[in-house]
Amino acid sequence: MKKKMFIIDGHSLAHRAFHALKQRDFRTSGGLPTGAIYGVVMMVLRLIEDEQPDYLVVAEDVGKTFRHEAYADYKGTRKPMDDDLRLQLPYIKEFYEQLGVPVVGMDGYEADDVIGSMARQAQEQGFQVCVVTGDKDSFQLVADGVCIYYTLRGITDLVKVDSAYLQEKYGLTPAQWRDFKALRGDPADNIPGIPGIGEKTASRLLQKFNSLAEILERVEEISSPKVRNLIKTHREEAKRWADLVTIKCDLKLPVAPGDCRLAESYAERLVPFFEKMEFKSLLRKILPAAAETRVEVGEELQPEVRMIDAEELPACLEGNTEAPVALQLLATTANWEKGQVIGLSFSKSPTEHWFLPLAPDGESLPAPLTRWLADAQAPKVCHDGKTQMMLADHYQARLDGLNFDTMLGTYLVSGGQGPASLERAAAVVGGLEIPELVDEKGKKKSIYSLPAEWSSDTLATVGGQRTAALIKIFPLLAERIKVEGVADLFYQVEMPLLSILFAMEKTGVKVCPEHLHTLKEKYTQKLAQLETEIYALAGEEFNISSPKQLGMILFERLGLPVQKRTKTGYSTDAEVLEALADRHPLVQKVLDYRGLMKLNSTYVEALLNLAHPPDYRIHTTFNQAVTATGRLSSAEPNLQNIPIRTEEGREIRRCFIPENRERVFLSADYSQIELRIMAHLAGDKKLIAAFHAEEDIHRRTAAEIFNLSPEQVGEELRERAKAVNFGIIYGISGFGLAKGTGVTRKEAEEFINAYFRKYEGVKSYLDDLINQAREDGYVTTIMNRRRYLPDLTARSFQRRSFAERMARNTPIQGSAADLIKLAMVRVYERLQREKIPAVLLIQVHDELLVEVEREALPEAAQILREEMERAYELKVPLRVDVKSGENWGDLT
DNA sequence: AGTCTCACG
DNA sequence: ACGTACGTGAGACTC
Repeated sequence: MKKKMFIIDGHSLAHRAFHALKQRDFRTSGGLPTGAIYGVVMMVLRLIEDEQPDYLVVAEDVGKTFRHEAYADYKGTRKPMDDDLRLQLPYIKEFYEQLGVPVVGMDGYEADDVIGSMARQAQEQGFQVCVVTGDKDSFQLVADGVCIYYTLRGITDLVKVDSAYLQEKYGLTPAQWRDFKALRGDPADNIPGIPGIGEKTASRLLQKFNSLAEILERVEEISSPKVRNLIKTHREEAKRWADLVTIKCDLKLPVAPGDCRLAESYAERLVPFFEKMEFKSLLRKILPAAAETRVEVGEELQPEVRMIDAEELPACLEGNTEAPVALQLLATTANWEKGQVIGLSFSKSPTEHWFLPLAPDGESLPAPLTRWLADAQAPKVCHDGKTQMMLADHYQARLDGLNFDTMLGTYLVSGGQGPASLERAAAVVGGLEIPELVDEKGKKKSIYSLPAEWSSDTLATVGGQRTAALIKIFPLLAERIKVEGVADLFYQVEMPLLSILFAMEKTGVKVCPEHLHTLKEKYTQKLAQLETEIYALAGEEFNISSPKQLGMILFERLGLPVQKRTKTGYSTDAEVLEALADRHPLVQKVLDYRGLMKLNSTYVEALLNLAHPPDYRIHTTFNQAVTATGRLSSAEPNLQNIPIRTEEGREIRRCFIPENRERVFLSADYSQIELRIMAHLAGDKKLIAAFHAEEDIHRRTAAEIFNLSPEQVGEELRERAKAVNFGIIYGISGFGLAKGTGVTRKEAEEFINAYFRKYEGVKSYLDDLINQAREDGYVTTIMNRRRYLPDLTARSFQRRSFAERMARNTPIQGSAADLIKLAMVRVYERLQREKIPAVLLIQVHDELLVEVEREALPEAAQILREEMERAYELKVPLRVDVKSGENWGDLT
């Protein structure tokens, strides 16, 4: 992939911005005009969003140039710059500086020459170069790997100029552009050209003679006597103009293309600038959570931390009953296998900080510490309390009284924008900068992977920075949570869920090692056999798991037709292989090999590596603050993607078993939860009625879109309708549906149209949703969870469409996530209250898996159904299917 | 570190 | 005309 570099013509952009926004009269409260600044900011940010350049640089003019020397009247017709614009130029420059983009100007030269030289260098170094300008002179720079984004009107209209465009629009090559201008002239630069020769004649001449030099040489061949005379009379002038308008591409620039790398975190660096300019809407768009509750920017954290020992702890934490204490455990390792705590940081107030160092190989924690940690009456605030509960658990200690987790708070107010890290929370919510943790080799470290050799003093500092930030930001975060209307979601759902997830992770789920070993042998043997057969069919040995090598075999050695390509070469995914399966016996074997390889390495071997005696229970980690929609995710291992769709895969699910013969698995899954939620959100009468009548929803949809009665719907039509329903949830497109169902795109589009005609409520809901979201910049779920989607206004069709599909899907997927989370809290509390011998094990988005004593099965099943179905009142009933069995693969 | 592929809802 | 289904995590390969 070529590195992409954008070169901006600074003055050209500023002028465009100024004139485009002149009427609006943007000013700060201090009276500074900001229209041009705002325009430039918008144009540049959009450019970055839409085009994703890797490198960015701005070229500027600096005073008089060699062209003025050569031609006193150069640009002589230009009116002096408007004062209002002149005032804004320094701020535009500041914007580029804050953005981290170099601004390059050369004494005696114009921005054009800087651009030309930079473009030349970058092109030679293999960059893909795009020049953004409103100056047509630059068209002469167009080449292989160099194009121009020419600004039309306003601040958003850009047209991409490459040699095809020049050919089509003017019938010229890039090299002819310079001569074209010399002949025709340019009023903007006060270059007269050759009087009497306009655009038409100039372009005709160049097409015939190729260049100005040749025109002058073969002037007698010009058919029109009038034109011939004009050229003859003005030949010296023509040469002069051509020289003058030639852009220099050989300047020695102070900045090399490689110096113009665009930083990843450009957005956050702009906050102070936007505040100064009072760009409120931009602040909200870039840093939704930062807009209102930020304090000061970049305040350094230098807490005074007192080193204490365990005996001093009670005295320090005296009176910790109302106001919470911020807590951070520091560790060298933190996972379910092993956890090694080397110290704890505490902040009681923004000015009181302590650090308690611990011996790395200690077996237990000091008694006063254990007591305080477990004290539910001692309120605490943590960032990612669940990980710290796990760490405490390695020392047989319990963490209770956690009443505010800033990771979950940050997750809610970030609305799917960026990680819910403490560093980011501190910066965005509190304007505080927590320095990055780096070891001697410059490697990034987390607070849970600290080098064992770090001194207590160092640990006290890094821990203190974190708890100091915590104690400062949590009230701001709490306020923000209240304002955004997510207090219920936070305090009633996410916070209680944290402890429930911890309990689920700690319980773990048992796997049957014997069964896994059997599978491993079976798969390994079968894989070896397939391997031999594939080599024989291919006529050579190669790495079947390498898409690159497989591609060579299939498409070059065997000459099979290429179906689709990836960025780097041939695609060999299942879709491609299935299309080729009939054409060569090797292909099906590769498919089988891939399938078995996946099952064996991703599941069988991975699970065996994690299952240890004596209990063979494996412990996942549920991430509560990573997905953009509000779902959980599961990692190390991921227990949310254990196979089930194929019989072979299901065999792996059968390896998950209850602790002993007295217990069974109980699973409860929501039936059609996403479609039910859509019916509710859309308020569509027909869909709601169908769910009230407990109809088979795919059959009903088929009946509607194919104009049949439900009884007339066959299996095939039902499957198609099912795909349409899926499509609606995913944000629908004819192409996507066609791919999902195998019908033509046209047919798919007809299905969608038919669907929207029959379910008008859905249609108008989706339309309104997008309009509202575009205005707000975000979408919400039934519990007010937000996802910001700034791309809804992107100029790029692709990016905008993507954002629109997210906007349609997120309220559905996210509301389903809200519902099952709420249900988990209810189920957990009820099982506790009624002392049912049952524990939650796993959540898989619409399913809960529980392990229960056999004799309590009926009660547990009843509780699951009731609490899940009653979790939230929708306009349609919620339905839950409850099953039980001896393993996760055989549930009835 | 990034790409490709594929498992799940 | 653009080029697509939504949301995840993990293993193997490649550079």
